[in-house]
Amino acid sequence: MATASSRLRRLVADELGECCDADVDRRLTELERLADDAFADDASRPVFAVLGNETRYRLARVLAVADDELCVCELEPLVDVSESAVSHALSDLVDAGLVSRRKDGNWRYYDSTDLADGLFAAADRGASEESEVSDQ
Amino acid sequence: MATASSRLRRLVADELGECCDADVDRRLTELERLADDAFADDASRPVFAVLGNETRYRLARVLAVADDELCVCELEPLVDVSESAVSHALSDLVDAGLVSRRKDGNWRYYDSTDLADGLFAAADRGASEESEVSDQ
DNA sequence: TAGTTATCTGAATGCTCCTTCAATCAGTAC
DNA sequence: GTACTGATTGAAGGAGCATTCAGATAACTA
Repeated sequence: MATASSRLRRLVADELGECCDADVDRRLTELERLADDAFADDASRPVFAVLGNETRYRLARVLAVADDELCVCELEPLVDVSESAVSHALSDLVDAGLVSRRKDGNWRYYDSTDLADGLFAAADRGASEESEVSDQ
Repeated sequence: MATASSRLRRLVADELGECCDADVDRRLTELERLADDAFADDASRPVFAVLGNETRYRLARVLAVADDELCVCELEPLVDVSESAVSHALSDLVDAGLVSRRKDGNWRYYDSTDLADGLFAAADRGASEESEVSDQ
């Protein structure tokens, strides 16, 4: 079997025509720096994971579309899971910074944050661009 | 136990001071329209789910940070999973429209799409705003 | 042709995590 | 105080998914 490093050496040789150890080392250094930059903040991955679940995604979407904040009892009929599941989902959304919570007596009001709005906008923008391409 | 509708009725009564059936019906109609708008395109949820996995997230991040396309053998050493897992992950990213694939002989080059770039930008923007708030 | 290379695909297992049930927590009304 | 309310929390079972191994594929080389 070919090791990862031997494969990288052949790749560099292919791209440069020929290659010496220094060329391979340089490429390796570039890749390490790249990884450092990319993994500098692993903090945003949980945000994506939270929105990957259908219940949480739907709740976040509704809150993003709504003009104002919504109560739990208004959100519950919009998703087909138990009251407890809704509460769990909303807590996860709050923890991820995608939703804000406000208490008023026995009622809890939730609203979407700028982070959620921005992510949905980016996702929708990407989706529309994709359909434009496929329409051509 | 309280039904969802009875709770909604009490909420409307609380907010309006008093309430009749028409008020509750109106609120219900608003909520249904809201749900229709929010769930119009469920297409972007898989995108978030794909980025929720650490291996796929890292690969997508590296490709987004890199100036140009990268080969599989360059990506493999950056994540701590098998060669097969990298291939699976890259396929999932391509299917989700987050990454593009180009064949050149035996080499496959991957690059991030505008969709991925936009999502990461939105996530990073949200994260920086959050830190600003907490810094105050 | 046969052999190698880089990468992909499919099946299976192990693990994560989503949902539910039950109990509990804060508020409110009496 | 007790009896309600809306909502949350914790534990547990089950469904789904990520990884791995094994084998396959397409392209290059001798």
